[in-house]
This record gives sequence, C-alpha cells and structure tokens, in this order.
Amino acid sequence: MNKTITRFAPSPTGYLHIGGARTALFNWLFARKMKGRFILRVEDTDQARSTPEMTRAIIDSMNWLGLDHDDGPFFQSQRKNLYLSYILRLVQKGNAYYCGCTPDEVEAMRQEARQRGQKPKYSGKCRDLGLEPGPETVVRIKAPLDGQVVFNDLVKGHISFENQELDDFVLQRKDGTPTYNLAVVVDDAEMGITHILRGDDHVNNTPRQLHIYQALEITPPLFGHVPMILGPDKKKLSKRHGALSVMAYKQMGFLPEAMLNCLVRLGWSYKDEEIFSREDLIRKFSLENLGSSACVFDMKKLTWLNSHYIKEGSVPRLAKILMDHLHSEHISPKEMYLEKIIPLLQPRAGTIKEMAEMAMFFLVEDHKLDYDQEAVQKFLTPETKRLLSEIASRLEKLDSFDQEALEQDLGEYIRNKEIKFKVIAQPLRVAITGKTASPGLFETMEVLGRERVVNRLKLMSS
RNA sequence: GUCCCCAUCGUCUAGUGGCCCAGGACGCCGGCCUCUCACGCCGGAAACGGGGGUUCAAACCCCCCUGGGGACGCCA
Repeated sequence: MNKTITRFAPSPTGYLHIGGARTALFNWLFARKMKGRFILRVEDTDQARSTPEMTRAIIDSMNWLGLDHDDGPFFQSQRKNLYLSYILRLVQKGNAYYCGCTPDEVEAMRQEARQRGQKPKYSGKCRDLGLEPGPETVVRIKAPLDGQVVFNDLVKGHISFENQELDDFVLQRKDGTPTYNLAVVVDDAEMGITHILRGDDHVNNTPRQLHIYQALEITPPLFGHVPMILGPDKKKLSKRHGALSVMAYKQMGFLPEAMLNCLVRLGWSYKDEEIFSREDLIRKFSLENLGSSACVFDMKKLTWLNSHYIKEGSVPRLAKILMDHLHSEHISPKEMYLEKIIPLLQPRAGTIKEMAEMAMFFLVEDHKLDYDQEAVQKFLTPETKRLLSEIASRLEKLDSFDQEALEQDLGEYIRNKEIKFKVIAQPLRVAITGKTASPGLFETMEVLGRERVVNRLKLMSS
C-alpha cells in the first residue's frame, strides 16, 4: 500500500475562511490518520489577483490552527515550465490543439448552445484545423466527444457526466500561462497526491481533470467532495458573502481548539460525540463518517465549544492569550495577576474577548472604575451606604484578607446587625465592581485585595 | 436554460430494513442550586418535504415530484 499523500491548495486571492480551513483540516486529518504526508501548495497562477500578503495570511491561519504541512509551500507561479512541458506533450500526442478563436467568438458559441437548450460550451471549431502556435492562440484539450466520465467519489459515491456536456476547455492561455485545471492535474500527479478532499464546488471540475489524466495516461488520484458550508441564508459562504477569515475569529477571542472542533463537526461526525481533542480527531477520523449534505455554520455552537475549552484551558496559557487581547486595548497587567483573575472568569466567559471585558474592573484604577449608573441608583442608597461604610472600617482591620476570613467576618457582621446577607451583597458588588454581575464576592474581594476593596467602598459610601 | 449534487428538530447531526410513535449536541423554555451573573444538575417543546412502489416490516432500498445547493471563464 502506497503512502497516503494529501494536499491543501488554496489560492492566495483572499483570506483563509471557514470553508477553506475545514478543507485543510480534513486533508490534514486524513494524512495524519494514515501516517502519510500533507502538502501545502499555493495556487497563484492568477497573477492579477494573487498576493504574497494573502499567502502569508493563509499560512498564519494554518499555523494558528496547528495544521502543519510536511512539504511545501510550493508555488505554482514558480512551476510554469513544468506545466508548459506537459501541455506540449499533450499537443504532440494529438490530445490538445491550438485555437485561434477570440473570446468574443467563444462567447457567441456559448450563447448559441444555450439557446439550443444546451450547456454553454466551445464548439470545437479549431479542433482539427492543425493551427500553429501564435501570439493570439490558446491551447485546448481535445476532449472525448461521446461516452461518459465516471468516478467514485470518496464521499458522494458514484458520479458520472456525459462527455457531450463537456467541451474542449483551455489548458494554456493566450499569454502562455497554464490554467487552473491543467496546473492542478500536473501538480497532483507530480506530487504523488493520493487523495483529494475538496469542496463540493469542484465536482464539476473533476470530469475535466479526469480528461487531462486520461490524455496524459496517468492514473488519477481519489476524489472526495465535501459539502459546502452555507451562510445562515443557505447561500454559499464566500469572501464577499459573510465568510470571515479564520484570523477574525482569533481576534474575537476564540481558541484554535474550539475552532477546529467546531469545523470538524461540519460534515463529519463520530457517534454522539461532540468534544474532540486534536488527538481524538486523528484517532477517530475516517472518510466513511463524512456527510454529504451542505451545512450551516453556527456561531452559537462555536461559542459553546469555546466556553468549554476556556473552562478546561490551563491558566498560564489563557493568561498569555488574554494578555494579547488586553494589549490591543492598551492595558498591560502583570501576568501573575491575570493568573489569579482567570479562574474566576473561566466558568463565565464565552470568548477571551468577553473575558477581557469581565476582567476590566480588576485592572483599572479605583477612580477610573466604570459604574453602571442604574445599579448605583438602585443599590447604593443612603441606607446601604452606611452599611458599606461600616464594612469598610471592619475590613481595614481584618487580620488576613482571604476568602475564608472575609466570609467569616461579614457573616459576623450580618449576624450582629440581624440582616440577611442579601441585603449587603448587591450593594457591595456594585461598589466594588461597578456592576450587578460578577464572580463570587469573597473570591473577587480576595483577588482585588484589601487596599482597593476598602478604597472602593469608601469612595462609594460617601 | 443545461448539467451535477443534496434532502432527519431553528442549527450541527446519530440512524445503513425490525432495537426508532426517531437518539445526542447547540440554541430556546421551565425548575433546582445561589450573594449577582455564570457553571453545574433536572425537566420540556422541537424533525424523518410530498407521492408512489419493493417488503411480513422503510427515516433507511427504487421511481417521480417538490425544495435547496453547486457548476457552466483564456478565475481558482
């Protein structure tokens, strides 16, 4: 059995978005599962739209997700001679020919075919003219005129096309550059790719690519077309249609493991399980469990997964990630201090961004604390201010300022006053955090420390 | 228009002829816990698109319809 080799072949004309990331993930997973190789190939034959920045961004995204490649990145723009040699070979074998039709003429042919109720296609006018190469000629494949192309899709099963539906498509442009279908076939063949997992939108390219393989007399790889990820409106997700870059999710405070977990469940499942670590996935992934119908990406589920991984995450790591988010808000706390705050926020935050917001009251100076005015109105009455003032004095004299001591002391206080804890809880919380919702009071106070707690109480009780 | 593909709760899905008057998860609703908000726990509403077959038996197999998606470039 030959070694499994998969590839991810993005075109650097845009960011890596969810659809692409999932395709990359599936290919990566399959390679890892089969102990094969995963190749990264940049399909930048469209010089006008491809940019090095996008290549960089795509690789950054893959690094963030931890989808490491074993070979590459290879750039199609640097392999032009290779493609040209294949094209020449095709022409010499009589499987391709030079065509002098202008784009306008071809367009007219397409219109005509459409009017006859057929699929728009090139008529094959130059097919047997034996034209020579020239500045205005392209190279077209000499595709079979009848019969059908059949392949067994790894996820969809048997798929077939009538050859009459296909036409003699272009292999080499007028400017001498190879087209997508040609370059893909040459590269997949040259790189020994065994399995191609790609988006559903490529099924229509498959018969064309099969024609090239056939003309070249090369055994094609296996194809598997994974269903599209649709937007909430069920339309194809694309750069200009609601698809955010993977890095945008990073900025929103999602963890890569949550991202991966969410992505893999779009079109793949394993029994009733929902949570998969990277190791789980490599162990459990299989092509058989890939689904075949399109799906919709759900942000709510991503957020749930993210909150799950936040709860499970190691505090030092979360601290580093949180720090990055705070830096972009121009706040630079001590990492040690963040590590004390994080455990209080872990069960509460859906994203790291949210965690950053929730951590704010721990990080700003007392006089800069942002108070919820409505809460202040409601809970900081003359009555409760008196209580807070008394509490401030008591806390100043407390021997130790940990949760246990605080709970004990305040317990003693309410017993003496013969009031319920509820009476002072919200006023305390508002005075200390500025809000009506926060982690537990005692733990919050301990982490905040005596000085700031007392200070805030005094500030708000006068 | 033509071709290809798809079709289970709002969403992601399990289900490969009897275990399914359909299971799990997110979300939603209700309750418990409780110093607030969460977490957690318990409970609830919620789906096999329609019609024909095949079969003793169909969500599962076949056909038709409908609906949805994708593709029809000298883009990838």
